[in-house]
Amino acid sequence: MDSTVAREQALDAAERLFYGRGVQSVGMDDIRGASGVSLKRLYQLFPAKEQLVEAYLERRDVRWRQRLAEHVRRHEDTLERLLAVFDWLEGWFGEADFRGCAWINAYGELGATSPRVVAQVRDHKRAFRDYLAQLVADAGLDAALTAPLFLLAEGAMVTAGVTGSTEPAAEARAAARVLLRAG
Amino acid sequence: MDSTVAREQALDAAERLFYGRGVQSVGMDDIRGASGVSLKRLYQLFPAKEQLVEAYLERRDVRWRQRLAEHVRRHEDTLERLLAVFDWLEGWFGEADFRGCAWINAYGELGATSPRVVAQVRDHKRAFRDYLAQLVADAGLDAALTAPLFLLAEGAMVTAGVTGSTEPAAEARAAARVLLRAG
DNA sequence: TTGACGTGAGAACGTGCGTTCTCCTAGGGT
DNA sequence: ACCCTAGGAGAACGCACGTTCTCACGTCAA
Repeated sequence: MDSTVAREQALDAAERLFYGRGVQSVGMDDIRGASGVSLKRLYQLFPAKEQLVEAYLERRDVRWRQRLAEHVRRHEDTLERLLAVFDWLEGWFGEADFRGCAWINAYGELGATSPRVVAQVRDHKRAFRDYLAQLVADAGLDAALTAPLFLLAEGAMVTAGVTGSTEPAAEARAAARVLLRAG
Repeated sequence: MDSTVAREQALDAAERLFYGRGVQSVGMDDIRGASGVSLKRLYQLFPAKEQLVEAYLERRDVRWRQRLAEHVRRHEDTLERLLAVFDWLEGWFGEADFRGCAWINAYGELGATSPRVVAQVRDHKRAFRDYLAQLVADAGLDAALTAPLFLLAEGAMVTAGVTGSTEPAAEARAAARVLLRAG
């Protein structure tokens, strides 16, 4: 089996299991079973579990922001694009396997013990915030609007994760619209 | 040593360690060392670690909401009271040992494996939201304002935890003020 | 054909930790 | 003085899991 294929399969399994059941309750043996990649191979590709976790978060970060940006790009109007962020969140919250924000969860689980995970969470959140800032700038709006929009989105992710409802996305979107008009 | 005293000391140690280092990386032996309560006693008071975790979250929930309410009560004006919530958050974020919201962290760490913890997180968040709803009603405002205020507060907690900054509280407060005027 | 090498399956090893057990000491009632 | 009980210190047990090792097998070069 090709090395890059094995890597992708390992990461597929890692993402499914780590996101679904948490990092600590998933063993390397579970990854092996779910991916079909042998333990020996796994440890060649990722010398320790922590590096598999980092690779999982990194790949998910790229994909997550890509998916969001693709959805936003489908809208022409720059104001609509900002609101489209919350529409996309609603769709995400409604996915069958949705279990909250992977980075917030990782922070809760590993933040106290793994500085590298904390750095990855920070990077991801900063990238998301920068993306919102860009949308705000493109719409010709006051840059100060970025912060509240970001906080509404974060609050919606957390609340949707804990309650299992998609409602927070609509609530955040409604609040965002008020802020956009008032700003 | 009195049984109730031992219980309090155990919970003091549990809260300090669980909140500061996460639940899974703290062993019962660490609790014993930090509390001075012997293992035997610990297991008399809490038949399993999970029950100690539950007791920790429960006691913290009561105290957290008490501290918040006490701060809010110091304000007369009903509108000021709503904004005072965010002032209190800022003070909390600035505490030396602040490491994010204990319940959001617990959800990230144990949410996938412990339904009882999930229920406690939900209960805590619902209680906080209900409290905000009460403040909104007391101020004679539209009940629909509760949701965005709650989301802003949640977003601020998460962001302050991840970034280690108190800034999100001020940002959330500013956004709340805009919403209160616009609503 | 042979031998070096990579690989997979799974055993093995070491450690950490939740939980229980052993043993010993110290009171307190008779 | 003599038990009897509660409690503390810490060893012991069982298990889970990260990581490494063993061994057998297949593959390809010479």
